[in-house]
Amino acid sequence: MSAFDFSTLNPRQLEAVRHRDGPLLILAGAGSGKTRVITCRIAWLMSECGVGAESILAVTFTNKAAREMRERVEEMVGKKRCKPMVVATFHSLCVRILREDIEALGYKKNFSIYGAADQTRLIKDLMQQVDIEGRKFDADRVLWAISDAKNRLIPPEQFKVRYHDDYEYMAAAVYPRYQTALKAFNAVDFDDLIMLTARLLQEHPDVLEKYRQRFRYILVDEYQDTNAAQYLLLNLLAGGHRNLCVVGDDDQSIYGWRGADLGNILEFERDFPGTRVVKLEQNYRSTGNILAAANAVIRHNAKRREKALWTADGAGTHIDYLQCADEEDEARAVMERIHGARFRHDLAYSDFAILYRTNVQSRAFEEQLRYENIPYVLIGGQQFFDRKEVKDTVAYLKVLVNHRDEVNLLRILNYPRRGIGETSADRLIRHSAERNVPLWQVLKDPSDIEDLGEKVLEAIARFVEQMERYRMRFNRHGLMVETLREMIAEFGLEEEIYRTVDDPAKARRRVENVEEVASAMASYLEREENPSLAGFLEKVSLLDDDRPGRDSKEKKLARDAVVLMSIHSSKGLEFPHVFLVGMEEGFLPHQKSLSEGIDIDEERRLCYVGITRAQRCLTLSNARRRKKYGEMQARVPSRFLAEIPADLVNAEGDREAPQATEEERDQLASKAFSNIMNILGD
DNA sequence: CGGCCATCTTTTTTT
DNA sequence: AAGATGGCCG
Repeated sequence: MSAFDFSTLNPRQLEAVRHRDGPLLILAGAGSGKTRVITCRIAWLMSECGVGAESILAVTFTNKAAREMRERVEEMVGKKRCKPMVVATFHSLCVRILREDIEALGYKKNFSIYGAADQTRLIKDLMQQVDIEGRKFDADRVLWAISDAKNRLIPPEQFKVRYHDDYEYMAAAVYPRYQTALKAFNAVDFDDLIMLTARLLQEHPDVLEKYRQRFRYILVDEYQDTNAAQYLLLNLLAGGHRNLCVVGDDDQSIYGWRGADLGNILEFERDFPGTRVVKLEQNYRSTGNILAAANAVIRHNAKRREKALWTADGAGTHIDYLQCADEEDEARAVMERIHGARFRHDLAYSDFAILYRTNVQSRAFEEQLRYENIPYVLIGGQQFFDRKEVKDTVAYLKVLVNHRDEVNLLRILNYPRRGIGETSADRLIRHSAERNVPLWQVLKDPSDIEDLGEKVLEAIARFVEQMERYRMRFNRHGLMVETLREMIAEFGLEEEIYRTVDDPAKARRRVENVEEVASAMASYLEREENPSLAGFLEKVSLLDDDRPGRDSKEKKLARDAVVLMSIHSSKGLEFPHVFLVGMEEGFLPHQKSLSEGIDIDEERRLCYVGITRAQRCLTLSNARRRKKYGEMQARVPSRFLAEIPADLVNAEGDREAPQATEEERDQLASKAFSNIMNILGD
């Protein structure tokens, strides 16, 4: 007897769920119930095939997807039984493996994970060493070239300049130094997590064998988003038993810019001969009209596996199209729609999502939502990482865990300022480089460095003493939050904010953010069975939820509020009413893809992903003009709009005409004014 | 050494 | 328009 109900699965889904051994490719169109298929399949393996939970590895791209998947399997076969099962993102899986076995690669187990800010800082330092002429290079572009190489598994010594632009030459010069520095600092960046794990498994057969024994059934979600490094990793892990089940949709591949290789899913059968292929095309999410629009758009892409979504439900209402005067008008038009639809269909605010291509587009909508007193949540964006005060606090913790972490050590060395100025820091760094002694060692014994004043030496000694003290306190575990609060107080992190930020309201917000690091740690401690400072930092660096400064994505979505987010972060979600805004050339397709060549296909897939988020209603909109860099610019409607059959669309008359421009309004007003004056004069 | 003012750039998407 | 950077001055 089955422990759960198969009867609600359609024949295709059932086939996928009950595939036993060997490679399996599930081509799952948007809204075709793929998460259900994966979770049912795991449950089926466990309860019907006697596969132990410890043998199962499920890999996703986001923490949210991982959490959701685990919960749903737990519901089916029981929480306790699922415990040994590993459901993780690529990145957290790799951290797990590296924490255990990275020493084989010459790193230490307490390695730091460098995020974008750490990386940029390091790259900037290294660029200064390389380019003494002082030509200015954008560190992020150099970093991007290096990251791209890592995603393609190209080590520093094999990096070749392909496009012969300045940035590639710069990257070629910086990449080896960057990688050497990371290792010296006992740090890995995001791309290293994958690349180093792949290399570890490739170069150490004993380690590989261990994980092959362990993970006998591997399931991968969103396979179309895997890059070369992730591909190699999966091939290594599944190489023995070949029990690899991948689920994906080539039409929803939207991470090409991050190295995702569509070839991985398009050529899966070639890589794994004997693959069973299952196509899921029945859609359980959207109305017929929405699907027809989605199909019509994506049909224009050349390289794809043929599939067409269909639904057993009706056509539904027409797709709405709003042509607006400018961004403010667009925002107002969306508000009107929300008010109207909410009233007519008795919807909650959380039934509406506003999706856009770039995060800057959220602004006009935020303003309007606030003006109309409509609750909303903003998901994604980078605000959190840019919060200097959070990074400062975390930098202290990172150094406590890994004192070789020089990027963060330099960040806090004189912050808050303690009298170790730039000149002194330079002397310390030079000394460290000359003797090849880690900076932290130099700080512990700086007596033989010339030209360091008595005051500076005192400051250094005090700093070292404080750090050692807190390192010991954190190592004793227990009372971590209290320790952190005392640390923040002793180093004067909050005072420094009050001292440097003029606007008191702003200062208070920032101090709150620092305090939120402590409360994030508190919630981490509650949740975790074996908590540690290193574990907390891992959560923070891996963008896992419950990190400081923001609610989890789930928590935000649970609130009754209109949701604002980029199309990218909307993947995997669904909403009764979706507004796909900014349907203009330059946004969708994005300017970058227009000016840099022919890869319009990924933009079209993005459009497809946006459309297929909608369950009942879809509203498309664009503006005729838009403010950019403070200046008004004319805009052209997106070419993708023309790809949607006109009979599916209900276009509201051009909103341009009835909306007077500011100038016209002024003219009308002054005309009215003089009329009144004339009448009064009579 | 630190703070203030002027000039300059910015906008893709994120684990 | 706004935030970041860099130069200059106290």
